[in-house]
Amino acid sequence: MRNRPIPEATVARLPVYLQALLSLAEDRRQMTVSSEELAQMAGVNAAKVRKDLSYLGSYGTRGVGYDVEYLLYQITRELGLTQDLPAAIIGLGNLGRALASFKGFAERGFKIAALFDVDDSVVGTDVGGITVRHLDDLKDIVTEEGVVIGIIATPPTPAQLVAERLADAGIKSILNFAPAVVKVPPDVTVRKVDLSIELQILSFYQQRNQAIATAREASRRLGTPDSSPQTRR
Amino acid sequence: MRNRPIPEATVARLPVYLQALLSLAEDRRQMTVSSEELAQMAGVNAAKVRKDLSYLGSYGTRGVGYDVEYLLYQITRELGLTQDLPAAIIGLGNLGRALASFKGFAERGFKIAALFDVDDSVVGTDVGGITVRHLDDLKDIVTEEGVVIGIIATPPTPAQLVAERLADAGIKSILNFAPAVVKVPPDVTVRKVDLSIELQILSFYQQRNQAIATAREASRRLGTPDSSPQTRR
DNA sequence: TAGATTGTTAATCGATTAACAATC
DNA sequence: TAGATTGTTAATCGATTAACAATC
Repeated sequence: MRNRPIPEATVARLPVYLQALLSLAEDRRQMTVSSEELAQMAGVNAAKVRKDLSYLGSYGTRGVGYDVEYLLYQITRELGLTQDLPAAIIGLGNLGRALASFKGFAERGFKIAALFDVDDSVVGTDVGGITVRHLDDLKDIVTEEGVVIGIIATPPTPAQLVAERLADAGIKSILNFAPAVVKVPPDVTVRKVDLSIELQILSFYQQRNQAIATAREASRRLGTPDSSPQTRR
Repeated sequence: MRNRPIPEATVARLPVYLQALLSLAEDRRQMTVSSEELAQMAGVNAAKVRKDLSYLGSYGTRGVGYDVEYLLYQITRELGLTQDLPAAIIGLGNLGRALASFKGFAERGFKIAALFDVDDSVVGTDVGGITVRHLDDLKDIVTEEGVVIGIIATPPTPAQLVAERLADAGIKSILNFAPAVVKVPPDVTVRKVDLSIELQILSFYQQRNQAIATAREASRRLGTPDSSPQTRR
């Protein structure tokens, strides 16, 4: 039953399963894992795990579970992590520098192949062993280095321009750290990572939780008026 | 029509509208904005904007649009950004330091109130003007400083322990940057930000786009076999 | 009044979940 | 064979979207 396109929600969870499987594979005791165990580790329910994995194929064994190594391989393959994807970072402020010197890329199927900025005091300098190039050279270097992923780490204003340059250079996958929405052609995929947005969403739930706790406290002091209306006499 | 709980998907978009409205408010030319304009800026469609905003109340004017300042205020209030929320960062490696020195918190309704680590060579040092405290002092300092948001910036292994300490200290909102799933009591909200996961999702779509492009190219060269099966003779 | 645009309805779509037959 | 666990079905739920009456 392959060839149904894998749902977006499933794709977003595959890396989480991968993370869990990697930690299982590390302590080589457990060769097999059930959907229930994997669900526990990934923080979802078992039905979801089975449904998600069924989109990849029938890689489990009834009565037994999933072979850890085999499933690991299948998810890795499905995610396209079997070769290192060359990525470029544009914008070398605090965040860009942090990303450029992040060692975890290689372990996860990525390699920083090029760095770009427009600031003359940054262009030509070395960051984490790579020379920063001028944004104007983007297209040439993307072609030379076979870059397929663009990471925007600029301030919000230039983000749109950078996205256009990336699209023009043939990049189809963009990770956008700039606090701005960028518009790209329909064949380009953009994922946005925005600290402010995450914090603001958290703030909303913080406020909601607070309100619930306050209401519960109030109803406790009044003797749960919802269920026993006689408290209001 | 208030008091329906606001859907999660809507909550996740409110900060994006906020971002757009802030940029409109800046150049004080446009006092009013239509759902269509706001949709353009936020990268969604107009129906979604109107539906989302309708959960907050009826703050628009038919035939006119939404008053920028007023809507800005209402979203800010809904997200609970009217007071600065005190946040604590746990783990002062590369990422923790980058977050601690990030100047954008204050502008966005947050304030870094405390920093924690367990490494003796880090505890006691000053990072961005705040003295790093030992994780064991978490509960006391959270109470003292009124911290309501915990930001986990540790390696994966200690992340679960830190989450438990945070929950124990009464924190109900956690932003998790560690590449690990943390389990918390049901009244605690966790949001996960994981660079590897984002990159891996991007890798999947990269691979899919590649496959589509290759297929298109092949069918172009063969004269679109799907629509004209006579190419296979 | 005519034109514009909201707020809401209802249809559609996609994701989640429980349940269970298949099968190791 | 009995017990365990997958893969899949079908019901349910939540999110998206088009359409349009309400109304500025």
